[in-house]
Amino acid sequence: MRIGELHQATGVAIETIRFYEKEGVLPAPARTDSGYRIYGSAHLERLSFIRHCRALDMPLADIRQILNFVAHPEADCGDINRLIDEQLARVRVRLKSMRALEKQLSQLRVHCEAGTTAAECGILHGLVAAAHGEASACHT
Amino acid sequence: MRIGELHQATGVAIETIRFYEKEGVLPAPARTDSGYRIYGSAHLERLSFIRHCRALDMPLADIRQILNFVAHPEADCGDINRLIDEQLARVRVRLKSMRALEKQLSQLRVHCEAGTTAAECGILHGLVAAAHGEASACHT
DNA sequence: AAAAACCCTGTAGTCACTTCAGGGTCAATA
DNA sequence: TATTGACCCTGAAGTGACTACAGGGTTTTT
Repeated sequence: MRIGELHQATGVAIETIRFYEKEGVLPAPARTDSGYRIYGSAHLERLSFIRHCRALDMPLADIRQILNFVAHPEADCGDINRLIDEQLARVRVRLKSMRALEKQLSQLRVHCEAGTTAAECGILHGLVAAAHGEASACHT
Repeated sequence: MRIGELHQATGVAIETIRFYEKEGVLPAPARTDSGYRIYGSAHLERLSFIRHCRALDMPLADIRQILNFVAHPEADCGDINRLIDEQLARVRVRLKSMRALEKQLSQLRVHCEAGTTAAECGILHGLVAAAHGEASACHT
């Protein structure tokens, strides 16, 4: 399978596939005489794995570490444990602030259903007020 | 107020304050004879505003645009409206995927309470299995 | 007077890509 | 057969929003 087909099969951009190879998370595949990369099903699986981890927002460094564990099955599981815990903690923090964020934004949004010019825009007033509790137009 | 005091007052790192000036979102302040930046209350307000927008995860480019609206209050409010809507849409998408993510991670976590070596680690098995499931039904 | 704390500029590094410049290769068509 | 167009290659640079560092000068405190 050539790189374009791997892209079709996974939805991962061609440049990203090459980037993963350069970064050492996807093994370098065989090449044709003309230098085209030729991938097998193992590459497809590995790439799916990487993308799944990335979808969990894991840094590539962590993914590299996990792949090391996969390659050395005698290693202690506790380190993977710790990695996942850290990731989970990160996600929960971001989830919390993102919920607050959505609330604020939708509140702002309500302020500007009928506004016409920026001077009377409820969103602007809302933003400025939230920033400092005062609604005054400043200059660049 | 010198840059260190502005940092104390806002919690924004000194390098970040200088960075905002370079990026044109925070106006260049006056200088002492020796070249130290001297800020006034308008700068503090503006910086708070920027940080509030950044807390809403707005790109600096959008913030620059909003600041333009603030400087030109006769402009149409619809554009700000659109900016906020876009931001809200972005946040909602990320919020949704992040909720799914938290669920997956905590499920993975359960698998590895008693595991000892990577070979029998439930987390690894879970990750690999999840990647398999996505290999066919992929979307980035 | 000297140490400590503060400030300056400019550059480079981070992360996970994305884009670009400048090519070479391959299958199908005119 | 020539050539178009789709595909592929490398290496370098750009993105966003900072963060860190090197190598200085200034102000405050002891």
